[in-house]
Amino acid sequence: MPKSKRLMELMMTVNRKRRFKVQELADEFGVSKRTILRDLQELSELGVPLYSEVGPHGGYQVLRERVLPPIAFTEEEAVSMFFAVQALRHYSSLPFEAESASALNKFYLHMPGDVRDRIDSMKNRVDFLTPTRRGDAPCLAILLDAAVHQKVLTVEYESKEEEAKCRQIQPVCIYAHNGFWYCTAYCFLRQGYRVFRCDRIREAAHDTSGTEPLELGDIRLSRRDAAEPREPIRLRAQLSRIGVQRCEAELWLAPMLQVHADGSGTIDRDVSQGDIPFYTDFFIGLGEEAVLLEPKELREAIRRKLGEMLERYKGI
Amino acid sequence: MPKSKRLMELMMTVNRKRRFKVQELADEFGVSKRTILRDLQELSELGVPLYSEVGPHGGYQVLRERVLPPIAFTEEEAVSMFFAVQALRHYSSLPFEAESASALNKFYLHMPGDVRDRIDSMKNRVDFLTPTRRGDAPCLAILLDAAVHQKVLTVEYESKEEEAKCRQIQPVCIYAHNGFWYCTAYCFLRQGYRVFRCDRIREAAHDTSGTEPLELGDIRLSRRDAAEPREPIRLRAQLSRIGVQRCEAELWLAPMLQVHADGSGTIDRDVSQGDIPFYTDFFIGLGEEAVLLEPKELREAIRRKLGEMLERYKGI
DNA sequence: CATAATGGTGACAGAATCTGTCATGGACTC
DNA sequence: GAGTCCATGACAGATTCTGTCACCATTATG
Repeated sequence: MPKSKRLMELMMTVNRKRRFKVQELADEFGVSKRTILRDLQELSELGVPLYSEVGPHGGYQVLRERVLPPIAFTEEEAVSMFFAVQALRHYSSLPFEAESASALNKFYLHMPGDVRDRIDSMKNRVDFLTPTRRGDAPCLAILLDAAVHQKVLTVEYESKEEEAKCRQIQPVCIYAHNGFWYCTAYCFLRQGYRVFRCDRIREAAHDTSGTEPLELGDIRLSRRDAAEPREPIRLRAQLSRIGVQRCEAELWLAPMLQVHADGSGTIDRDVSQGDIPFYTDFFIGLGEEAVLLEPKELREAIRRKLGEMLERYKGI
Repeated sequence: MPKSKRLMELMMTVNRKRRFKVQELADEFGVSKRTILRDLQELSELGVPLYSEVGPHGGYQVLRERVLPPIAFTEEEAVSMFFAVQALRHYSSLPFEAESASALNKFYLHMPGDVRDRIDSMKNRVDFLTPTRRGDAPCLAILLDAAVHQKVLTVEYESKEEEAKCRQIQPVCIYAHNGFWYCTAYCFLRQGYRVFRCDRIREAAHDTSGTEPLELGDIRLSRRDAAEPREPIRLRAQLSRIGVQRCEAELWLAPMLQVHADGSGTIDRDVSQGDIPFYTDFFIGLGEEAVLLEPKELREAIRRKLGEMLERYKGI
């Protein structure tokens, strides 16, 4: 086997079995130990982070950052990666920020000048707008890690109403919406699923109290949808065409929305009694684009609030 | 020079000068023509799309898709690329969609199984929500290309009011906002900058009428900010803490918002008379979180609308 | 402390690969 | 037809790679 091929395969092998002995590889590749040693040194020079310990139970290890075998990308593929990362520039405190920067840097370094120019000018020509918020969410990375590996975290959460409070949570998924990051998680304190706003999580650390993670297998991205309304109450409303368009922008609403052929629509769904204040504001915001049919409690609340507002706009 | 190094450098050289002769390279690298020929064949086997023509004025060429020299990425870098592309999955008809898919595929193929699992599970755990809209924008790619290279396009645009109409435009920048794609461009028909919604552009093609592109050098991402209000009228309002938070979500509002130390805020800005209907809805939506002080026309409009709504919620 | 396991280095001859040269040929332009 | 340019094969000589061996250093284990 020509040396170059062997080096490639070696890199793959080495990355797969992260601990190994020289003799092992020598047998596997049918070459001498000396050759493997020389090869490993070359890999090392090529950037594979190898570490070795001598003595019994010693051997080689690949340190964290495992390296993929070199891949040849086309120019367009590289540009598309720039495009994707560029799209995220308005998100602050993203996980993988450093990594994607260093990946892009590798691409950039290997590009001929004309493509660099193209990238640079693209940066000024394309943008993805997202409302930028104050709150940083420093613990996104740890939340994401916990969600992926289903670990329990101890977090200090400052909810709207209360002071900061410690709780154990097991994150299920993380999502960005309208400029904020949210984390759906099982809350061991409340014994149920809750949505946390990530910028309100002051601290997050792996749980040390030994709480066992639950088996949440198939919940995944299903968010608050899973939560069954408590004290359910039927909500029915008709929407004009414009009303439908506005509701489609609200993700939480989309699933309960039925759109008719002419573009108008209907909402018909059980909701929690406790959410009435929320729906009050929402339907007032929709103005004449929505007609609320049920429940009468909500109609009553809307009427009362409209009255109050009208009162405040009385004087010219 | 060891062969492996030479191959790398050859790949770079070959990508830089896209046309070349064997003799040329032989001189440059100080090896014989025969060797270069052998090397070129190897490059070819490695995926570089080389094409040669014999005879005078013949020579080698690198075809379309130029390839970058193989780059070794760390696992984390690869994962970060998946993360970035993942973030865009709710955008339909993106430019570079095919390219980023094929790039991710290359990463995926070279990954050890455990990282694949990690990626797969991340896909279910993280998301970027964006309102998804009906309209596709099939011509994003050509618009982007025109913006980057400052070319003139002939487009068929169906504006809100009118039927589809052909015009020549010179795109300046493309941006996504709230689920829609927009394109700021110089419009030769209207002789000024206009913002087009990309899903309303039915057709786009390179202009053939020979319209010369303008020198728009430094305009770039500046968008509608430039538009001075016509018939300006002063708008003043006070916002509660919650009102401020809600306003910050609105991108167009952020620049006219002043936030006080206690979290409350003020809006004070000249706006167009014609926008009153828009502000009416907006301030009604803010409910008791905003107190509008001026102008009285707007207060009047709000009062009228509140009255109408109240009327509709009269019956229990 | 002796022993065995394991990595690390240098030297050198023989094996394998790579390279230059030469020869030949084909295709194309002028 | 002369000149340019790529394509391929053969082969000897140059270069690089590999295996072997000798020896060292470190460290766990009995």
